[in-house]
Amino acid sequence: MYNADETAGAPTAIICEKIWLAIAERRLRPGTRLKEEQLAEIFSVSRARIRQALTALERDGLVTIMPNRGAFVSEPSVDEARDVFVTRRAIEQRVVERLCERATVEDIERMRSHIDEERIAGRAGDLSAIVRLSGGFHLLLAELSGSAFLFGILRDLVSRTSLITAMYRSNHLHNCGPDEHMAVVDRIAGGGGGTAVREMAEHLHHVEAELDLDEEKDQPRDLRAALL
Amino acid sequence: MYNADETAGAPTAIICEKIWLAIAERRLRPGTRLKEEQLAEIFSVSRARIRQALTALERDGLVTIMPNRGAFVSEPSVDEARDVFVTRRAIEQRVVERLCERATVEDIERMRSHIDEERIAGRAGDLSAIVRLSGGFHLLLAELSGSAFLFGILRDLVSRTSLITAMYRSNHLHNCGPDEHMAVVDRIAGGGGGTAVREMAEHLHHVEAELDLDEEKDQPRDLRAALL
DNA sequence: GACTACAAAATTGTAGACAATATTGTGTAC
DNA sequence: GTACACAATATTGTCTACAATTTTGTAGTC
Repeated sequence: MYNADETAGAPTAIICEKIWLAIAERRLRPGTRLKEEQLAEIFSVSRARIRQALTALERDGLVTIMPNRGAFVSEPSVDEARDVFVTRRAIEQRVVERLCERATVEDIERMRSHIDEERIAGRAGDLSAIVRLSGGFHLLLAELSGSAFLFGILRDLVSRTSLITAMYRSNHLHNCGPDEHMAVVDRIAGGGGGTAVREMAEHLHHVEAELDLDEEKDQPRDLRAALL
Repeated sequence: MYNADETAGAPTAIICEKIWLAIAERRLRPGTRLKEEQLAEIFSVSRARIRQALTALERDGLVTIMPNRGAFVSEPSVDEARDVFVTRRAIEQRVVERLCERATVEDIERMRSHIDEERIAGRAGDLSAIVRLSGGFHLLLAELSGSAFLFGILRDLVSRTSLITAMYRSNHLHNCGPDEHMAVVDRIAGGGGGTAVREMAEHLHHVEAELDLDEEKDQPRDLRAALL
């Protein structure tokens, strides 16, 4: 509903979804080359459709297309990763502020039931669902905030976060735990605007802190900088 | 540099730019149908390239593509217009905050010289330049803020603002005046974080207030709602 | 023996042709 | 005279073939 294109029949969206999931689940590592013909054969579609999917993924920041060179799974730098979190904090602060003003009891109920799903997926060890739902929680909040643009922006940022998490995560894959989500919802339900905003900021800091962003893991894109 | 794709040779970006400018300058009114073959003939390019441009413009919110129906210049509703300003205030608040912390004297100088260009274009009555530069000021600030994502988001929002301004502006086309821009820059140069943020918020409120967003000008998309 | 220039292979970019779909106009039946 | 069904037209969506570009391998020369 809020993590994919609404038109389920759109074949290009399905391909994007599958590639996105493969990246988020680390089956497709950053830097992997994505040959068009190869993908066309895998998905049994024409190359033109693959091109559509790749350009869509490029605008989401998941793949990088170099003219006449081909498409690769993006390799966000440490700086870019931090930038994503900076921006997320700015956006989600406003989302939570708006939710504190306008969230109905039904909205709160939707948040809680979403977290229930997260817990179920977590217990079942369904990695695919965990990845989808943990990002989906933040998107649900944005959706309920009533601002289509905040939602759209966060959609982009969450996609990029999936890639960043896949690239820089340390050993524990404590993927955006349900407990902290529940804490945020409780504060929103309580109505205390300031505390809810702070809870969310803290949560995002935790997610960022769990990544290996401190180390100089930043792999240079061009060999020149790496070897000279 | 910051309002178009960096690759000047990219033909599809040029087409997007021209269509965008035509919309921002009101030569292309909201709701206008954009037939692919027609555009292909006008720009002397293949229809495939026009399709690329249209999909790019769709993701910028400037055109709306209805499946099997064609592309139209978007007609943002009053709600969507207000939403754009809500989001801009959120983004630009953070941009100004960051600028107050990190802006160098050279950055300030670039802002001031940009405003000079705005004034020159204003005196010359160069509508095309006025439109480009007034949005460009905000994008310059975002660029200097050092966050590529805040910049990218604002790029989208500024495009949409151009369309909204073209659609809902009242008589006076006081297009985001240079004087208010200079006031913001002065506050940033002064270092007072809070006042600069407030100045920018006020400026954006002024721009929004000059539009005819209060009236129920919201033209319904489907005839059913209009006639029943 | 190493470096440069050239050629071949592979891959992306582009364009044109064909198929599917929606809209509009026309005819016929009631 | 009106309403419904059908056909014609126009426009979008998709696929396949061709051209341009880059990369890699090879041969020739210093």
